Amino acid sequence: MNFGGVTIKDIAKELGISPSAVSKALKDSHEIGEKTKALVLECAKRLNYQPNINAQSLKRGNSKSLGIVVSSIANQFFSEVIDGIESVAHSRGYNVIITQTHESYELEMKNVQHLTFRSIDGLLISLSTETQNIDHLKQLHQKGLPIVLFDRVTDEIETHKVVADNYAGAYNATTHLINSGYKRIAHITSSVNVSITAERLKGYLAALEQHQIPVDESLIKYCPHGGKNLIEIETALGELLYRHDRPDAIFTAADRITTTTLSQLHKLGFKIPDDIALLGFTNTYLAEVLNPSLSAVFQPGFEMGKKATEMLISLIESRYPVTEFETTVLPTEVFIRASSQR
Amino acid sequence: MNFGGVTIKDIAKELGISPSAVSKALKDSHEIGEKTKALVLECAKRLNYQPNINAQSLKRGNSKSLGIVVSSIANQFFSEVIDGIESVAHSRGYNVIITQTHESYELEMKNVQHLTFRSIDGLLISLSTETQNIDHLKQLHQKGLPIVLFDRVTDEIETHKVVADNYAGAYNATTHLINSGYKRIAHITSSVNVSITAERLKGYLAALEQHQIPVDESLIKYCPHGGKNLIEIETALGELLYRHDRPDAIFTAADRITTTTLSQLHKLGFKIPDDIALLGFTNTYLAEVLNPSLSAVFQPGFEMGKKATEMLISLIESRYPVTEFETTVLPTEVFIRASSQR
DNA sequence: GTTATTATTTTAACAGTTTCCACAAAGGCA
DNA sequence: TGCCTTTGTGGAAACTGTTAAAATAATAAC
Repeated sequence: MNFGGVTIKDIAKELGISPSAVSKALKDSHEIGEKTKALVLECAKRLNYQPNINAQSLKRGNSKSLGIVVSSIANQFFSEVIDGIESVAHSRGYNVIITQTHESYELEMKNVQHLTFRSIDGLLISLSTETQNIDHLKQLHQKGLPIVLFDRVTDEIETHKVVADNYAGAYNATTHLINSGYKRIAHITSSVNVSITAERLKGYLAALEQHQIPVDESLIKYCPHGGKNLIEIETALGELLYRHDRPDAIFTAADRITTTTLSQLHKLGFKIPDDIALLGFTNTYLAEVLNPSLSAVFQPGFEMGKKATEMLISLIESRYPVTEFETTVLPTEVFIRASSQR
Repeated sequence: MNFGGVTIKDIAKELGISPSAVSKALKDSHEIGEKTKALVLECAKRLNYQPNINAQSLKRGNSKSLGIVVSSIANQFFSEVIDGIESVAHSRGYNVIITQTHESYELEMKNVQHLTFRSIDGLLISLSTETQNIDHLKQLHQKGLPIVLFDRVTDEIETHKVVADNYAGAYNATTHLINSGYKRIAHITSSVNVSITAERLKGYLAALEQHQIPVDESLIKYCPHGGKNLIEIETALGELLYRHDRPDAIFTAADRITTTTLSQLHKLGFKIPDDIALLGFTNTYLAEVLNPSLSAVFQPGFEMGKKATEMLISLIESRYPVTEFETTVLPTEVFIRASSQR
């Protein structure tokens, strides 16, 4: 715990003054004389005084920690987001408690409960693919817990949100495939529940429409668990690849789906991009050295984490109840590499 | 903070008993009758009582949180370790505060200070590549802070440690290269400061010696920042590749170095494994789909995190001062793929 | 000598835990 | 039967370290 264990009382005793005088001196209160302040500061440094955070939190009624819920930190995108979150949180004196849902609704609820049990000042959450009912969040939000949603958001909670421009990412990616001469473009995406699925689907459809390519519903495949289970992707690919009018390109809508599709295509012996092109959302820094180098839609994870945390802290520290909420949309970027060019 | 804000006093008032009776009932003390206990439990559930962690911690003198110091969570290996840490920590009622050094000694010290300021019950740390002086840890350790070292450890602190079998990993990897017919095997490794560098180097040298291959010191290159700076690797490769007796294989000793070497070889136009073979330490799950598929030494990150956390919690919760320390060595595994076979 | 002003102390509070004590019922013993 | 001890249950108060409000003391100004 607090090693050294020097308290405000020790300083008070040492200097022969009252503990509250020490407390006030340490926070540079105007009601303490300059010489006393100097004495206290010197003594605190000498004894290596460290304030007891728990006592402060108990007294102040806050905890200076933020809860985070993501699907998996081993996902490159989310680890970038967390990196961004921590960079802001630490500099503002907040701590961060990270939890993972592994795309499970049940775990999401458990994690949220764990976080409230540990008493957090605010919550940063990206919903799991399984989540359809968000009463667990609504309740907390109504009780006054500041929440910022990022990446996978919902309209049902009115608060600040940060998302990537999924529509533009998908639209640009699909347009690129069309311009590269691909005609039958399949789309493997995540669960229908999550916001990003709908947005990316919209971008995909808009690009097709713009180029007068008829939509073939059978080319759109959903993975209820965001590609977490291999079988989802195997099934989707099985249904796409072994038919007479096989698609000539695949646009994947999630990190895990993209990389798993790549490795499955390898395994099944399909040549990319000659047999079939591949372009997908992913943040892996290895895209350049994949086989073939992988065309990818990149999301600014670090910036998303930073922005979301700034918003959350502003909610927490606001003196007046906040009623105006904003949704920040960060740009996505499409990197064209070998996997999508014949 | 604690939303709902039901306290032990509210329950006491509701039932017309004393707060201390409620406290005792909630922790199933023998000095409270069964009917009273049942009433308290029912009432607590009904009012949705959540104990205030800060008050508990203040009284008990602990914080139920663990500090973690790693170089970067975006590194696949460390995110697996953290995954393992969290799985154990949460199930044992602990929280986790994650900090990153980005391989900087200064940041390592700052992080450790931040963690003690936030008052942690124990510390899990993998040293940064820059770190040579570990007085900041020694001091805390002497004051009684339980510490478990993992991955990059030091002999200067006597405590529990968890490492991968770096020697065997390097030995087996190098042996495989030799058996595949490679004669001039270069070694690009991390900073000389860190333990894993020495162990992996030893394994590499032992394999060479075993096969009567003379050691060429000029084929061993160090990256002081573990490959964090591109220039380090560019320099190393420049010195290795453009000479008349160019090596025919490279054994890389760190995740970042391995992947960056791969991408640099691409960029410079070297064919792998025909011009030069590559095999290295990395935990990326994309190894199979890299170009070429990458032979790799894998470390059990998740298990390392789990084991380290179990050790740390046992230190924290031990009633007697622990004097017998153990170092757990987890097996590494070499996966042979295309990049190391002609 | 009274009023301001400034400096410092006292007290209480945050929420929960723990030690010590009170009280009743029950049992043991002469 | 009366007295003492034990056992079971519960309460009062002190304590964790810090802080804010109220109270008081010291000093300065008029």
